[in-house]
Amino acid sequence: MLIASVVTDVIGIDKQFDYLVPPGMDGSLEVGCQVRVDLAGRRVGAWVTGLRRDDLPLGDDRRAPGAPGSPGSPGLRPEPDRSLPPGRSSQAPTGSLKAIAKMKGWGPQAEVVDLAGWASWRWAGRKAHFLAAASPERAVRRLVQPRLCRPAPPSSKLLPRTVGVHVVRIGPASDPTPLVADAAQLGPILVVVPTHTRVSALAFRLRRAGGDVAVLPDGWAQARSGSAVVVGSRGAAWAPCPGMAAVVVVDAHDELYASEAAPTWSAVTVAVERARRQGVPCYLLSACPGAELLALGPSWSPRPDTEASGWANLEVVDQRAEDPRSGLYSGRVVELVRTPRRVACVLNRTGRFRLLACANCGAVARCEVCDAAVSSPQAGVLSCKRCGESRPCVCSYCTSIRLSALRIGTSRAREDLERLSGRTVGEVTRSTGELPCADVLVGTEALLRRLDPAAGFDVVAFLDFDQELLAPRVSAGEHALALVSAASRLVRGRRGTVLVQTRTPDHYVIAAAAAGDPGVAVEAERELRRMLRLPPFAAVAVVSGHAAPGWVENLRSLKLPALEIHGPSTPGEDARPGVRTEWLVKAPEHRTLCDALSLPERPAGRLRIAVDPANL
DNA sequence: CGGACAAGCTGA
DNA sequence: CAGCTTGTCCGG
Repeated sequence: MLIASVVTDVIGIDKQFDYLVPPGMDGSLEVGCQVRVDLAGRRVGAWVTGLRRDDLPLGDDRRAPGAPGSPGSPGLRPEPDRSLPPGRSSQAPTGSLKAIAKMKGWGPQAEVVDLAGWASWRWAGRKAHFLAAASPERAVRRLVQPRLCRPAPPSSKLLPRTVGVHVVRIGPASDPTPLVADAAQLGPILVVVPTHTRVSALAFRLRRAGGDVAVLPDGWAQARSGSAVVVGSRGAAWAPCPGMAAVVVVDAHDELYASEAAPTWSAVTVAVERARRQGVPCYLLSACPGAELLALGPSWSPRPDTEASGWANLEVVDQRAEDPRSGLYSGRVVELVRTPRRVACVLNRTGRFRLLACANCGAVARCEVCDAAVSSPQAGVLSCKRCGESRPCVCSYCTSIRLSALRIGTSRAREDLERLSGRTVGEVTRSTGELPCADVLVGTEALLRRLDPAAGFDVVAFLDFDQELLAPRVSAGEHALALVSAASRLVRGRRGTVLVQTRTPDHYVIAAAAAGDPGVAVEAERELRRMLRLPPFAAVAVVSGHAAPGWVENLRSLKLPALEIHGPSTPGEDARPGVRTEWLVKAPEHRTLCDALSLPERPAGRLRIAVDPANL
């Protein structure tokens, strides 16, 4: 009699259950398959996480015979089963088992099911979260013909063939296609790319080179059946790739790889672990690898001679030397937008006015309900982003109606630039639908993601680069450098110009960008992280939510010597009163941290554990 | 998660 | 003590 262990897709039932496999199903059912089962009077979806004959002794025999696996290499933590309280068996008496109600379709490969178990430990999340990420959007009932035709190789070998993580430095304007094609010569490969637009672009080029490419999420069935290249955005780190021979992460420094919602898994970390378990090379491509990436493996450049030329010419405008009345638009910016060149201006603030002060008494305009600084999305109105309150544009202290803009947003910048340039200016933010057709654009960071190098822009100007450089986050410097890298890609390296307006022109990030050498910045970043004891020099988790106080108390009472627990703290002015109290848990490395996080008894209620949150 | 059931509260 | 709310437990 065949018995299947399953994990349900109901978040909140974080347990394994055993079911009988009905006789008609036992030929087709595999570990990873999606099924429906009856549980406590309702029918729920589930994944098969293990299969065994009931006459065999207990144990983990979920792996199909002969399937590739990780024979406990050094440093590998045996996969813990967080779904069960320690010491209690998952077995129910065989006689009382129900049968699986229905077969839904194909699911993740057995090794990805194991990987999901590891991820639930690594990010203190629930298995179902990760299994869902590894599953097709719609049920896949049957597989198709494998298509294993490799793309044509580049003229010379570009990547090292050795197993392990390789941080591959390439210029920001370099096309990753030849490197991906080179990796594909090893066998089927998994490729992760930050945005969907760039996924399509890469897939197009690989197909033109004769390769069979499955594009996630639509191509899940093709990927599961077998494809020479499986490519997709963040979620593709979980995609099926039978016979996987290498993993490639394009622009591995990109913040889009980190999931903001808990569990805060990172596609880069998943890719690295997946390659390690499979015993295949993992190539992390980046123009500006930061301290965390560089800690993952040796870094190296396939074309050191052309790396720097991928960075645009950097023009630094020292705002301290400008007429203060010129505001965000230095003489040089005005000059550039008046030429027929195509210019993209970046200002990372949406709306019209983001911070206003009374021209009469100097008071900053605040919300009368919750006291946060208010903005002015349209003329004559002040509105609060935090509580949604709006009121007319009048100073609450001296009733003056003259308010001056301390910080303007992209809407106002668009009007200003149109006036200064005499040309049509388009605005691009995250919520912009179709890209406006104009030779001068102003927008947030979304502008850099949305535009394609083929759009032919000559200049990218960062109107307030200090906002990026001096942002109150540990990764501010790395993020700022990544922005210059993205801008360099857009203007096609040395063929274009990136201009930054700043009051800190001696900042090491600017020096690194000017030299086209991210290494200049990395040492400073490493020192900062070492000093603050942050990743990669430590592992951290931020704990919050209704059940957090009790849970942290339980964690404290375990008195684990390697663990540091800070808090409770209520961060900054953004905190609504009484909400989002946080605790910070620190350990020397992830293994200690994640082991500790799985120990305390979980009180009822919401508990958010963010391991390695992106916005520290 | 959501149903079952037990324990606690209320009003007559 | 019926009728209701609130809390805890458990599912194969």
